[in-house]
Amino acid sequence: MDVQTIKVACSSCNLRELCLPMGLNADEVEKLDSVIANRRRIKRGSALFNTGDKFTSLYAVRSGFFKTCVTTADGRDQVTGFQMTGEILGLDGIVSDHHSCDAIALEDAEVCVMPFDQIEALSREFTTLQHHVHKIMSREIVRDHGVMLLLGSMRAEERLAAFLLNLVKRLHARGFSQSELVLRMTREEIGSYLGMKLETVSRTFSKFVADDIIEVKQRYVRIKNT
Amino acid sequence: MDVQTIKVACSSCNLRELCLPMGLNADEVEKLDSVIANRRRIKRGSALFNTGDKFTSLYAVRSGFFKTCVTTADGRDQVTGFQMTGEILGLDGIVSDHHSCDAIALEDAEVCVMPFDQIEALSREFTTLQHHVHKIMSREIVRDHGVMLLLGSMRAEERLAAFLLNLVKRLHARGFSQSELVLRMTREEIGSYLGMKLETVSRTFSKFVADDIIEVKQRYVRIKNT
DNA sequence: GACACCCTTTGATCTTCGTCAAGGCAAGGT
DNA sequence: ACCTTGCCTTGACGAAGATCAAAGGGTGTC
Repeated sequence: MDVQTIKVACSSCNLRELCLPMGLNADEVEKLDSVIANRRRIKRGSALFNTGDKFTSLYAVRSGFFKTCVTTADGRDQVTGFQMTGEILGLDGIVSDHHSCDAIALEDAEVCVMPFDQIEALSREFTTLQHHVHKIMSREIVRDHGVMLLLGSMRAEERLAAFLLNLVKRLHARGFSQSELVLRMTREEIGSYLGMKLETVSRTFSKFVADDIIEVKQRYVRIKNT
Repeated sequence: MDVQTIKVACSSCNLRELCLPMGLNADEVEKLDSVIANRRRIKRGSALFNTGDKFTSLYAVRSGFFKTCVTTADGRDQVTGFQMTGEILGLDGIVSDHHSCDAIALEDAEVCVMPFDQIEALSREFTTLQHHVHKIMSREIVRDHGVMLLLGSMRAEERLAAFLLNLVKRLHARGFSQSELVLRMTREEIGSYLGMKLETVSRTFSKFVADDIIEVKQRYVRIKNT
């Protein structure tokens, strides 16, 4: 049993400044409450949705950590992103009414389920919400362009450094340290995201340690001299 | 003088099945006409917009061919996409009100200028248009994920092959041959998009010719045995 | 507490692609 | 017709990262 529904309200959620309600006034957030039908729990390792699943809703990560990945016909796959609290999953499904990637929980997680037709209805009513939805999609596009830049023109060390700095920045925005983090993903998943093999990821970590740039103990990483 | 305004109407445009009006009924398309304020001509080599420019409008390519590219602080850049007739440019600008990439015409081009606030206003009125705008953004996200897959997990030959097949497919949807094409971009631009050096692009073309998979004469390419 | 499993590290070797360099082809201007 | 310019091709060499292989370390389970 990895699905559980709990009644939930944006208005009392401590993530509302990071999440969909960002920038909405109290009145609008209250309306949004009625859209966020419920929450859903996802166990570590299982999927929020898979490629081919019917698209119905966007999901806001309430707790936990996800990866999204696409798969080729011949079985190779590519991690396209890691999502943490407050971030939105499922935008890939809008275009064809079916999801085009898998969203896998990297640790036990909870998401708010936001039926997309209701989001659309409500955003016809509230300009603020409409614009915010557009911004969220645009942000994803810009983020993706950044990943392309990383994959297309950086070397292994630069990729891993950019990755770590990005992660720590996002964690810091959520109240965590700006120099320490605990990775929720394996070296292989990092490698897939960064377009390199797990051995190369490991070696690059080791090199950073040798250069005294970071401290690493398994999944724990501390960035020095920030 | 690379800017010129011409009154224009979607309703009489032969691209409307590929472009923003796709799926709208006659009534809705007529409304859309009032939004498409004007067209703008862009000379080969010049920019429709640059990184940092204020975002005001989306652009639909009416004729010609564009590339979009992002640039790092240290001057390296990465082509993030090529856009042909009917495709939409400018989605990157929504999130921050400023463009985050350059859009450069690879040949003399013409675009329809669609002020975004008017698009938003109209899509609050027409569910069809609203949903269509969402689809366009979602499509871009899915496309970007495909590029990540390509950059992260394919080898040079696979990348170039995927690139050529994608181009020819899009051209075919516009009524061109499904086996012949004329490239509008240099080897270097292809390389930037595919995360490889121009010499590697050239060598890979040569290898495909040696393997009798394609015929190449400068920018002209014919794909054999399709 | 012991075992099993998965993840990670590290070494040795090989492959792919990048780099550097030279030359050729096509288009356009003088 | 010649020269310039930009783009493309090809070769030789080198470096970055992939692959193959082995072993060590944590974590969870029984």
